[in-house]
Amino acid sequence: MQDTLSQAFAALADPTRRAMLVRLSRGEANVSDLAEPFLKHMSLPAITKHIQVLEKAGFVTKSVNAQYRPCKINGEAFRDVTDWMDQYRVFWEESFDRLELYLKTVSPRKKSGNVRTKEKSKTTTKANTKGKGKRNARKQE
Amino acid sequence: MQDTLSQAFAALADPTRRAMLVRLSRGEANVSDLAEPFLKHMSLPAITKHIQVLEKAGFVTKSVNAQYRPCKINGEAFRDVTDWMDQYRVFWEESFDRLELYLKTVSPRKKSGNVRTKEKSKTTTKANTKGKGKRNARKQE
DNA sequence: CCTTTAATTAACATATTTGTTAATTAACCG
DNA sequence: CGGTTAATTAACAAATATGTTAATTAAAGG
Repeated sequence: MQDTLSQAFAALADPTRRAMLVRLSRGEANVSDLAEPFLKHMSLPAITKHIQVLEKAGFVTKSVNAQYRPCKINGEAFRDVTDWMDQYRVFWEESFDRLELYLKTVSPRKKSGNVRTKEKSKTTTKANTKGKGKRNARKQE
Repeated sequence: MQDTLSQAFAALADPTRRAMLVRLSRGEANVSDLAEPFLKHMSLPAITKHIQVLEKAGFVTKSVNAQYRPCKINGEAFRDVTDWMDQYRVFWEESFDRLELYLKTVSPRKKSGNVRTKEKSKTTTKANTKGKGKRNARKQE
């Protein structure tokens, strides 16, 4: 694993680390705070390693406060990943739009004639994300 | 690696596989088409395995056409990943807003008094994403 | 000072990933 | 039919990831 993006995705490919990020998104936390939910299942050194993976991927920064190591989420790091993902947004929105189109043929409401241009797909995108967004319940860990 | 999301992230944590998805986002392709850019660096069985990883993660579907195996990108699969990422969007947009705020203090244009409420951050968010979006050039592979 | 608390490092075991080469399957085509 | 093309499977090697326990560092604090 060399490139930044691969490192980022790899860091996210672990439920423990993702849970840590969820925790950190609610505020700073020491290593032991982050460890707490997992100590029944794994050792502290394992936790340390997970945090190090997140650090190397840039998602987390760690500082020093006496014997504590407060960890903070680093928003910047998510941007590269999100930007990469964004180029595929059109694909799953496309399939959603197809469903939407189909539903219109079943119970029509307005005129349909929406043949899906690059323009249209881009602009509907945001509306879907915010508006109908979270269409199907997901645990979101 | 068991859970779907981990499988998805892990699948994306490899530049070869990401390049394949980029290729597939431009249209269907046989295994040998997908292999072509990499055959100098790796063997065909390696390619097959990469595609299998993408398949198991749901990003790609493969069908049968004579001795060919046309591969297609599956937009749906990106939704889970994007949805998960979305909960962190606010973090990198927040840091962007902070920069924006700072820039205003350097060369003021309007009144500033914007102390960053959850509300404000949400609404500026989309504008940033689309408007100033792709602020810094990125290779986007 | 000595013990406790917080966290890391070292050394190691095991599992998974990623790649290789050789063999195999299966359809096409002359 | 027999050879070629497309792709996969098998068997294996090496690298990386993930976890363990034991030892270590370092600050806090009675």
